[in-house]
Amino acid sequence: MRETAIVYEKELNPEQLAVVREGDGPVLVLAGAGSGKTRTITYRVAYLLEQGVLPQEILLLTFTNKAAREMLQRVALLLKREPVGLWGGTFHSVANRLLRRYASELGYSQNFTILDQEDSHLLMKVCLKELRVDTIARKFPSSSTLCGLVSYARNAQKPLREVVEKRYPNGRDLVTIIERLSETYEVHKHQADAMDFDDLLLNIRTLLREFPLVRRRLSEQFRFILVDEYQDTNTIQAEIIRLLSEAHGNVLIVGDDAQSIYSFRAAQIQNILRFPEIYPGTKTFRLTTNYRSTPEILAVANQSISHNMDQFEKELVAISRSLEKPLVVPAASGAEEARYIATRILELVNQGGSLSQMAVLFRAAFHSQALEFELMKRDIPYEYRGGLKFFERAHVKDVLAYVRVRANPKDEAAWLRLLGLQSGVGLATAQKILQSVGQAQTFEEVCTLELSVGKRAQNGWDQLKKTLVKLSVQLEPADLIRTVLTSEYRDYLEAQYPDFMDRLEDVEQFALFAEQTEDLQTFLSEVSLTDEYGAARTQEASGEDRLVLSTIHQAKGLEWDNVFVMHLADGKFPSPRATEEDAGFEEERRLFYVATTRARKRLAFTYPLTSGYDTLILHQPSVFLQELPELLLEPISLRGRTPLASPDEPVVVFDDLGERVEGSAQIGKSFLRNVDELL
DNA sequence: AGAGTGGGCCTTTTT
DNA sequence: GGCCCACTCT
Repeated sequence: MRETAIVYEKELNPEQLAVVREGDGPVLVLAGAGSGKTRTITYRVAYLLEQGVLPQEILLLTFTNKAAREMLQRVALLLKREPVGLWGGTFHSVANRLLRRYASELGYSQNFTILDQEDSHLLMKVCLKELRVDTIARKFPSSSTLCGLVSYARNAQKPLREVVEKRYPNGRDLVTIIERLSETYEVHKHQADAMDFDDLLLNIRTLLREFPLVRRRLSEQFRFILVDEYQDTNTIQAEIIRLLSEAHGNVLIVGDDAQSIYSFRAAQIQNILRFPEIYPGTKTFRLTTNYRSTPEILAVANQSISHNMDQFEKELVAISRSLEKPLVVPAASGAEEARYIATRILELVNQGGSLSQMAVLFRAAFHSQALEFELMKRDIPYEYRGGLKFFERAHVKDVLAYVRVRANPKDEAAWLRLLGLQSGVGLATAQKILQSVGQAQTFEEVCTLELSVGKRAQNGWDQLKKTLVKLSVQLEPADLIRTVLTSEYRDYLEAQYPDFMDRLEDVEQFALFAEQTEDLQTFLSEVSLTDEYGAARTQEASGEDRLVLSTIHQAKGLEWDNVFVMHLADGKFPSPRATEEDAGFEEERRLFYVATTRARKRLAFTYPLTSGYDTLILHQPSVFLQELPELLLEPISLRGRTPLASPDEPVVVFDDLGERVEGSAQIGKSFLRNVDELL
């Protein structure tokens, strides 16, 4: 241990040092953006280990796999050895590990399946059929809307009725049937020996609540609990922490209420705001020195967030030197906005900047479309975060479905997917087949099933069965995947997709990934709970310098030298749908804050003045730009003149009839040419 | 009745 | 690009 010799006083500032040294008991660390939050946690973990705490006594909870990996890596770097045995991961992945141990107590097998969102939707569809809900006569919420409502109710621990009334007012008189759907959905999950993401959290809480011995054992094991991004915890997660810390109260939470952006999945900002009340004797520390951004960028962030009422007062102090004010760039259209960003990026590259040190952030995933066109046109390599993840791509999930039924023949969602792939088999036939499949106890039994289905479906089922028989003699994930690759599924892929070579390649990659794990169960858990594989793979494969495109949500915790925040127009950001929610507006502002504080050196806000296809919509700049003092920003005109639409001036234009139009009015398309004159 | 197909529609954020 | 719907075909 001596050769590691971490000199804490030298490597940490006094604020951080205090947390590391005095972090026993309940501790609240309010860590502003870029204040060395990760650094502080990792040093705290290293410190504990140096003090003789065993790795398996430390539980480190994060929200993303990325954050977990990064922290563990940094701890390893500090200590110059792997902290083997340390429990680190997302709430969901840690819950999964524990539940595998105790599944039988809760009425699941140790092999329970984890359902992702798509699986949940599929099951919900079946429930709709089963209850013969007439989805056509009256417009009924879609299965994904239903899943959203059910999930929110469970995470927020509110009655479903209340949630439906609030978030889906049209469905008020449908409450009873929605409640029945929710119950049916639960039944299906149980029969399938499956848990969805919410079940992982709810079940671990049940385990801790109702099994005092288990609670005691775990609480005594995890003597030191550290939680990152605590502002994003929901009621259930907060309770899990409380139960786990029962024996000792050593809970160190780190968070920034200004960056709480997950209320849509029932995060409770009150968890962090009221932490000191719930844990008497809480020591509170504040990290307010910002090591990331220039004073100009921080000035904007501080100004913006000060408009929020519900928060701990704080102001970030910059230590970087002055550079330049954030730019505000209005563009005539989404296409011009994209052109500007691409051009500016090339300029920065010419000045020696590297693409991987640049990011374009946006509110909603689909906002990036126009930009992607432009980037492709100009051969600017980019990496898209926030789209479909590797494990969510259709073909990967198809192949996975074969593997899943092999592991758990009761996995209804996987069966539905597989059967649906066969030509001649739709939801109705699939359900019929499932009735027989459901009788089987083992996978081998399924393979011997003699089924007579409809004439058209017969061939599909026979084909599938052949493959199932082949799979039945194998157990290793990679073998299973390669077997599928030589089955009727390959023909399906080839027939279905023009780009089937790429997709085959993906599946081959998938098999390579699977080779790392021999145990089927571990493999499936990893696939369900890991997000990163795709991104990691593309970077690894090319080693190429790539621009990053990301939703703001996914950018949290990351930083770049140059950041562009696009689509900062009224009606797009803040998202109109979000501002309908109770505290939605302030949360949108926090999102803006998160975006702003990602930038180290240069920041640009861009927005289109118009959008739409058949009708043209005029946009004001986003409120979040308008409410900032003019002198904090540098307006840029794409026409070499001061733009009419500087942030504090309304857009003033005239429509076809010469009528004056202000703000986000809709006007006819013939107006397009005039917009150009505006700039 | 149920499967398949073509076209019109919209798109918040995620483990 | 994905999802749902309406229409057509078996």
